[in-house]
Amino acid sequence: MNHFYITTPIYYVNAEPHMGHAYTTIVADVMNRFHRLLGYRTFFLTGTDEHGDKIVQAARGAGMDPKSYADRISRMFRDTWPTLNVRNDRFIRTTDPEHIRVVQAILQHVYDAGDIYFSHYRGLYCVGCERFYTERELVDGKCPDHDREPVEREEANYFFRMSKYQQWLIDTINDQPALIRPERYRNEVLAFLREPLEDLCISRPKERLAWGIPLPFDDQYVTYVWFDALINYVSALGYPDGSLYREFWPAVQHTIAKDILKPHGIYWPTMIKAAGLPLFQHLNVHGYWKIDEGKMSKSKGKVVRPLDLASKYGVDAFRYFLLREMVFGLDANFSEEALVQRLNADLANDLGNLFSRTLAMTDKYFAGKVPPFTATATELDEQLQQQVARAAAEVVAEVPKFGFHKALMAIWECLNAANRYVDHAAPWNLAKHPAHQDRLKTVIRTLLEVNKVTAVLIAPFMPETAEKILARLGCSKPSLELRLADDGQWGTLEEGRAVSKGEALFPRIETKEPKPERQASPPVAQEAEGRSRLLPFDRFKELDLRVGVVKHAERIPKSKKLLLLKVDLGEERQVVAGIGQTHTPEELIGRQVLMVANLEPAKLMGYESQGMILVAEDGERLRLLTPEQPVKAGASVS
RNA sequence: GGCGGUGUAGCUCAGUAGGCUAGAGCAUGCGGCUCAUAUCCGCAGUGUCCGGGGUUCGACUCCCUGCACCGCCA
Repeated sequence: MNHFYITTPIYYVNAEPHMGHAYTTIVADVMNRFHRLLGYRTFFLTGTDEHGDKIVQAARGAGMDPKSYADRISRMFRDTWPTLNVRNDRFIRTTDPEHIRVVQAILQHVYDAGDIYFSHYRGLYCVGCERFYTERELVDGKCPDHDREPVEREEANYFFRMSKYQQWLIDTINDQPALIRPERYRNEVLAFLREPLEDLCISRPKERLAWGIPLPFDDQYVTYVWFDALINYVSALGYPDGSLYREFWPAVQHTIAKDILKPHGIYWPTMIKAAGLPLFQHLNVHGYWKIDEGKMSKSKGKVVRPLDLASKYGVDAFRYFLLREMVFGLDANFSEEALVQRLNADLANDLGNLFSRTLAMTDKYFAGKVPPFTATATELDEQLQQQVARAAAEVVAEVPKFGFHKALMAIWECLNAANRYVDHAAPWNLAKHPAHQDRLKTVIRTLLEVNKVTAVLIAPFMPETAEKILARLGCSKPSLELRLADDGQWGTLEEGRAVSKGEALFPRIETKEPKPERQASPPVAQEAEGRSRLLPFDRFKELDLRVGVVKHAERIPKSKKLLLLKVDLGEERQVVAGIGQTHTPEELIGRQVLMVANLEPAKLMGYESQGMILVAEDGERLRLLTPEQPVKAGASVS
């Protein structure tokens, strides 16, 4: 049986779970669920990283000891994942006794092999922080926390002979083009490696930092950061003798954000090599979410945190958004507005409505029972079935490469095709004539099958939704037990089985305030031959015409015709005017112009226009209207 | 200062391992259907594919260069 082992980084317990953590972990969950769907034996690991001076300080600040503090934050991470429908097999903590044992075993092994040595180094040390600073961390040569100059100090520490493995690593990355992916990050690592690699300091004296794992060969020192944290990937499997280790290593893929590329792309492989283990399969690196807080709703003056939106709009909608919106590897924008847009357009309108209309017709025409295929498949039917097969093939091709957005696009093309199919087959017409009963059965059955197969394809991304759909189609199954080879087969719905319509899968989120109702305009006399209408005087009086003075004018980038003006009408108005081909901004400033002052504001090229400048059209040319003598700004016109 | 990335439709972004009229979604306008969550289907658009040079029969795609923004390193 094929094996698949996926990891997230272990998260440092100096901060609460946020978007970045959530994305990495959800991605790993999707990969895990997808490989289970394909029938792999899988293992999914996440956890927390709990040693180091920052934790000691944070704990002190909270009036706690480091372990209690780490317990608390670690618990927050552990509790967050189930709420996002993440199903990890193991949650490791670097304070777990078996982790500590494995770290020490590997340190000893590497030490015995001669790749760890003892050495002195000099550096700038802040007595207040009890740590060394690099020059660039200092502000005006001073410690940023204590505002005092660090002292030069010498310290002895243990170093990992990383430089020894530089050429090996370069060769390995060159030999395995997809070892680090996407390619941009592979290139970045190779760029690092063009410079000589320094050895890695891996210890801290206990007198300075006691909150760590003691070195097995020197009890006056603890190991620092990397030999502690990175080793979790094997310690969680019970290295070296555990059955999980034998089963799942090296069928492992790591998932990280780009900020920890260097430790995972350089330190970790050289450590693995020094420890004598086989290398991981892939290091998968993703980008950042830029949070647009301007587009996050605010209630009670409090900014909504992205993770709160998972409970507000549903976990599956949240997961769908993250996976559909970000191209793995690139940065993406996150906002509540964009989430709601995806939810409405993709989930409510396309997916949810297709399911809803399918079940409604099954209800109406066949008393809610799955009908048989009774007519020979037409070209229309076959095309749709092929579209489903293509979607499945695309999902199988893309998800292993972390091409989630492409996989989802393929599924959605299939949903769109199904919606088109409904229109073309027009079941409501077939239902009118008994002669078309067989055809109607086949059409509805085809639609039910499409819903079923797409539900299975969606399961790794939106497990809850998949379960709901399948349950209502009468083939209920826990999402983790679905298998593409069986459950994803076409035509496997049970004939005569009752389906249940139920609530909407994704109710639309209403965002727009209802359009202001247009005043029903009173009938207006219309002259023959489409000439100007005659307007009652009352309506003319509704126009607020004024004289304005142009205070400022500039071209709107990327537009030939539009100028952005600031006009003094007694009050200042921003106006977008389409006179850029006949007038330059310079010649407009200071001019008096005639304006409609009570026009509904409109957005042009992204700029709000709060009025309209009047011009006379003389063929191609536009002439501004101006009072014969200057008048005061805002003077009314009648 | 060095390295890397990004710059494509009003907005958010795909895409092209060089080739006929450059794509999607949203937003906009018009039309159609009525099974459905006022949903769905069809049609209509708009782009100096950041600027400038070069290679080529041909560049949005390759090379050089400039600008803007972002990241990493020193």
